[in-house]
Amino acid sequence: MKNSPDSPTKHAETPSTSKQASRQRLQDDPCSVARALSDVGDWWSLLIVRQAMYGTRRYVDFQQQLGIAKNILGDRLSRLVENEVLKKVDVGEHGQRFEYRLTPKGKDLFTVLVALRQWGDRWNRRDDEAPLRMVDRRLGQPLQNIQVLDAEGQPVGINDVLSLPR
Amino acid sequence: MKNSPDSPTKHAETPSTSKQASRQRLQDDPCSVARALSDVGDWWSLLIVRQAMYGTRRYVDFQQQLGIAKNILGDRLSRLVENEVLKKVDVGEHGQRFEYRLTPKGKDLFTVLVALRQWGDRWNRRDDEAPLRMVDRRLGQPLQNIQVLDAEGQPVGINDVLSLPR
DNA sequence: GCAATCTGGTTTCATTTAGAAACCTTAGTC
DNA sequence: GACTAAGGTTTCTAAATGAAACCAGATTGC
Repeated sequence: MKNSPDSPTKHAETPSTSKQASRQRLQDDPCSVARALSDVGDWWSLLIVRQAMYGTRRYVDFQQQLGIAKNILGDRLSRLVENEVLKKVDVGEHGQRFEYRLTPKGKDLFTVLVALRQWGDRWNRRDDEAPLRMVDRRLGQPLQNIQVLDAEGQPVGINDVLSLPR
Repeated sequence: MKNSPDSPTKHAETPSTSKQASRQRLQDDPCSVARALSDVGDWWSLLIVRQAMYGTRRYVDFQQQLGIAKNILGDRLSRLVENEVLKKVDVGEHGQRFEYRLTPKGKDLFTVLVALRQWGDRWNRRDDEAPLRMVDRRLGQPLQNIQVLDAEGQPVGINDVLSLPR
């Protein structure tokens, strides 16, 4: 309850300079992890990409399958298009029809999503759920666990790497 | 679920039932990707984990290195502890000293972070930046690109897998 | 012994964002 | 020409974020 005797001003002398959101600040971060997160680092974006990988392409389908508010979905889709993770394709024949399809950049998130899924399966498994559901088309068998490998193909963990400071 | 077309009230007859945030709803999602995101799916959590992998352990260091507001940092750290990604260790000898260290679950996010970093390096590269900085300790050479492999070790892409619906 | 300092927070308040529902627009369909 | 569907935008409220102020326990400095 002590009020310091000097500063009478409440706070915030410079309310500007904050640009916009974390996204903006991450966008120019020197670390590529931060920049990756500025593309897909919020609650919904990766879920939209996951859904796209399952084959979802249309606005209404994303909306219903994810249970996301329409305005937020619109915002996320346009940001993903802007960041070239999705592309918006006009397939209008009868009625207004657009499809949001994964770009190569978006498809390349496959690795990230599989890594995240496997991590979730390892550590947040739920007993009422089968642990794996993704199988490859050729063999019909579960995928291998994703690993980080060194130049010779040996698996490495967090303690085996040096992050050379720039 | 659907509101019958008569109700003339503006909106929100039941302002409750929304629990809290997306986190809460994702927590019980049947998809492990969603549950993984409920642990580390916001703007800051993965950056905190990344920083922890670089060796950061103390509150003030996280705060300064990430430029995160202290209240947000406190919230994220306690949530990460709650989700068993970090553990809070009292190392108090002189003064108040705590360390936030990665748990095995947290260390296992290494794969996800490397996947994300490599994706960022591939698609959001900045010209003023060396493309890779992580080398393994044993060979001193860059790591391999992370791949998704089938049971026989062949790389598979998004179009080569079937996601068996549960 | 007492003020200054360091660490690790919590509180307060203004700004942003998310979310729900209503509304709008274009284009078929009946 | 009314109705429906897709694909949004607008409006409004609730919640999260962020900056700075404040606080408390222990330690050093004197």
